[in-house]
Amino acid sequence: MVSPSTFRKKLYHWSSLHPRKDPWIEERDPYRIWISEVLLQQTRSDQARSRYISFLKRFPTLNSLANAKEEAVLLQWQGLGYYARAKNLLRAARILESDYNGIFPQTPAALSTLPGIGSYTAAAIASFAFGHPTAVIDGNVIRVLSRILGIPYLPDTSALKASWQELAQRYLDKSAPARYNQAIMNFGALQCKPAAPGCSDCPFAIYCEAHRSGRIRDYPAKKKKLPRHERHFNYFLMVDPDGKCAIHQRDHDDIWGGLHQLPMIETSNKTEAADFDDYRLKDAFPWILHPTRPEFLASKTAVLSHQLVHCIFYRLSCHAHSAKIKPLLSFENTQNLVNFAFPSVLRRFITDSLKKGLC
DNA sequence: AACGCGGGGAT
DNA sequence: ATCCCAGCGTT
Repeated sequence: MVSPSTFRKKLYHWSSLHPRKDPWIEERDPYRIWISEVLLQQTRSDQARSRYISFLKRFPTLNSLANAKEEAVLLQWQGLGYYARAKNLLRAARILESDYNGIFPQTPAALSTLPGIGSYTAAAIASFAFGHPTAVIDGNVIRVLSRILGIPYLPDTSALKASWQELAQRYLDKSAPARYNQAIMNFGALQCKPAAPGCSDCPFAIYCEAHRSGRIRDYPAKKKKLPRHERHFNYFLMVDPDGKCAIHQRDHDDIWGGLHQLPMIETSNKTEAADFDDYRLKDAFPWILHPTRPEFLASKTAVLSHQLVHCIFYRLSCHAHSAKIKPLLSFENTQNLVNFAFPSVLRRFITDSLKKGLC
């Protein structure tokens, strides 16, 4: 078993040979670190990198974020997924302004009271910004320590979370928490990768229990597979005589909460254009007047972690009974659609439709 | 303790 | 096809 001091020494040596060039590297400002860490929650650095730059350009300071509208933050987050992250960023920014005088608290315990900041993000901000001696535990840290020490268990109960924290804490370099946390995560991401890890030139191969036993695949244990719920979303590209297009904001208690979409009818099965007669359209959309027969345009499946959302897109022309339009629905000029946040499957469809002149 | 929440890249 | 990503909040 590798001792903490040997582990750190070899980790730092590996680290010096594998410099990383992410824009948040060496960052000390808690606001910027916070943004990067939330972006990186369940998101690869390749995907987060450009978003980090653009988010900070749009919201350069805590104050600018706290004063933003949710719609603006969601627009910035468009296409990234897990949109609760964006909504929690805004909530936390407002709490930091109102309750903390715009100053970040410096301990993991205080940080983790903020919405969207859990144990990982709290440890990351505290160690990177303030040098707090707390070990981060993310997917990388778990994989590295799990393999080297031969511990298969994921921290998926409160007891296992506690023992993992205790273990990670023993290996942490308490004199340089930021450097250590950064290094072990980089090592996990670049060397001790989930699939095809670089064991042949790994500095820990001689200590590694997973490598010794030839059971690398068993460390750490796999999360149990989740069945995917299938859904059918029937979207209607509705164009009024002015060329405006109907959009509506989704409820917050379902996927893509708070984002926009086209008027939609969810069905339990696949549909075709003939399934939607005037009666059915008026039942679903009480404000609709003189709809033309829906025309099939496209179908596309959105693959989510827990759901398979089959989207079918139809087009129709109509008028709108303005008095019956609900608050969350509106007709927008098509050139204005770039100012609303859509889930990726809809953003792609809308972009294509504009290109083809369908709206 | 278990589940819901996106989207994408690597294998 | 499958895995899983610098996780978190709700139930």
